Amino acid sequence: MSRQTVSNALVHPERLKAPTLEKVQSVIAELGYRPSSAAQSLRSQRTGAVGFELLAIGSANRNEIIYPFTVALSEMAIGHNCHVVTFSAAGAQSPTEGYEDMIRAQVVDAFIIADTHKGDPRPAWLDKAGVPYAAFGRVWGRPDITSWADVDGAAGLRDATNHLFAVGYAQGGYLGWPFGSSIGDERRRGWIEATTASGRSLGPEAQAEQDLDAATDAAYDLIEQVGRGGAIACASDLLAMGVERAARRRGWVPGRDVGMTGIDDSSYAGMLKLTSVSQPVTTIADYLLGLVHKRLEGGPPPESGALFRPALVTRASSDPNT
Amino acid sequence: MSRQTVSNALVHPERLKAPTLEKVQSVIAELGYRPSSAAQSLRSQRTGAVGFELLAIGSANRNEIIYPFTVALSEMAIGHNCHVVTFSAAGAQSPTEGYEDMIRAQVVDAFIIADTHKGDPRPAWLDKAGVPYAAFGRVWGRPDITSWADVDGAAGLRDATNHLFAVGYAQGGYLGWPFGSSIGDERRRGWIEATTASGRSLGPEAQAEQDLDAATDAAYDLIEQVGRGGAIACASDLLAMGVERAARRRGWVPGRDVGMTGIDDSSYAGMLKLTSVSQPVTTIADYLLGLVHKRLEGGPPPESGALFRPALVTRASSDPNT
DNA sequence: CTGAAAGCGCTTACAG
DNA sequence: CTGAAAGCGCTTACAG
Repeated sequence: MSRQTVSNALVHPERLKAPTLEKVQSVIAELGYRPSSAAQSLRSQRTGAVGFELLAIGSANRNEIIYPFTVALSEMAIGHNCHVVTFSAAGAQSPTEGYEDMIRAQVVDAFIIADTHKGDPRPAWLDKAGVPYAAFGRVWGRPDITSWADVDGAAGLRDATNHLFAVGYAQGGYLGWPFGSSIGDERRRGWIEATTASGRSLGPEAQAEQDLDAATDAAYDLIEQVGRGGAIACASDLLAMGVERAARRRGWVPGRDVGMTGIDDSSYAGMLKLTSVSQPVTTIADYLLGLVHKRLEGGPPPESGALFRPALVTRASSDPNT
Repeated sequence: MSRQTVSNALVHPERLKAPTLEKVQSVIAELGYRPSSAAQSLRSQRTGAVGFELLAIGSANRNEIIYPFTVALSEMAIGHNCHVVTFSAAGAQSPTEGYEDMIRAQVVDAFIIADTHKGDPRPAWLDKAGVPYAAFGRVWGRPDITSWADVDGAAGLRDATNHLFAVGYAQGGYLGWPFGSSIGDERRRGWIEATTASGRSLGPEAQAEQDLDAATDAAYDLIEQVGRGGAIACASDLLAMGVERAARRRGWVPGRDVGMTGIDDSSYAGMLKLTSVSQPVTTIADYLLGLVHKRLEGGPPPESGALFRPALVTRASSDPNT
């Protein structure tokens, strides 16, 4: 069996006749042969690795999403014939230092970036360096960049609000963040759309920062306004936790006396039996890896960014019969 | 400047005279040259990568630790001249399938493993395959394996208990898990040791499963036993959260009327202002990477496993003046 | 289908 | 210090 034939069996199986191919494949399976990735990398000038920066700092809220996303990337990598290299440039001079290092040492071919924000220097640096990348989260302030995927927060709130009406709550209020945050405003829009589409008038609403005491205080008054038998859709799990605490403080049973929903399906949402909306991290990871793969093959960028619909996870906090 | 000299400058700088070395280094810095890791891997038969399996499933409790640990590994990798490849063998036939794949494709030289448990097939498989590894967490049931590091839970509870006494709580009770869990028993031992060493008698204690309602119910009676001005050291943040809820249910202010401490410094500990004990993930990641590095160099395994002391993070829940 | 060759970029041993 | 060579394990182009 020539070296050429084995290589063809792996790379261009269509060049071999069926019986030869099968013979080669069975021997490969028997010996457990796998081509050396180092040699393949050297030959192809591709590493087959995608870099993903993990930041040490970060709000609890953010980490609740980034960890599942990291797992999702690692899971989906196999299907894209690549693996994920995580890195963290603690104490770096510039936000792109870690990226420069990875590229120069040719450890990765491309990056998935997260936590994009206004004025983020990474997209521009990566573009200039000619390194493919795709972002988890919109690339704010750069409408020309379309290689991103994000969660459809409006759809999440629509689903949560519709669910609250469907299980029989009389009125649906809203606890959100102060106006002006893009993500917060989008989620609130979902609540408005679902309420309006159901033919109801908007319930009472309030705003609180992403802080438990502030949320609890705001919710204490708000749940009195919706009254027993009403429900509150929230812009985050933390705000929903505030509603839960406010209910307890009034002696109301969450779910039975007042319903509530959060967003992100964080660890404490499960602990508190809060209905929430689970971010479609696996779908997003798969999509983003597909994007960088296409860019590596020289394909064009997508027409536009992609929004993915999260999935409702119902728990006792939105069950009037609790 | 010969290829040989440049290579020597990087690998054996002591072979060059100072002026030559400096000249080479300045040119390297100017061009931003970094040796291709693919070529180095092929040559050395080492990839310079350490694999780390991320599991999709897992309790919220566990994920609160594994994510910071993953970040710590990525941060510490630079110092060990390696990088971290995360993988996840979702839908694998056996728990070692992902490991086999990574080794056969020669993507990594070694592994860091977490979530070791009794009957875990991974250590035996890795030993048989001759692949170096080190574990975050004791390798239960295999006292012969010493390549592990873990958190000293007894020290954590000692520190928490001593702190509660130091800030002036009259009595220190304990809320733990049902007896028989190794980690739980170790943490309880820390509470007993600190209490005894302070010359006090043990305060009241209770047990609850790692479930919020169970913890809240158990804590409701327990805090009445310690009384106002007392405090409860807990085996986990979730149990401490139960104490916090029980205090609120009684109309007591956490910190002022009853103190409480948790373990792990999870996201919700910060949200609820719970004093907790932060796992030394960075120290552990650094130690474990050092271990696998030594094994790769052919060094002997350590004499014994290593326990690292966690760090107390004080917040309002253990402040009588709140 | 086989077989011999070339080259990806390193590191090392060796002769000068 | 230089320079020429070898080899790590692949993939590909090419002659047979």
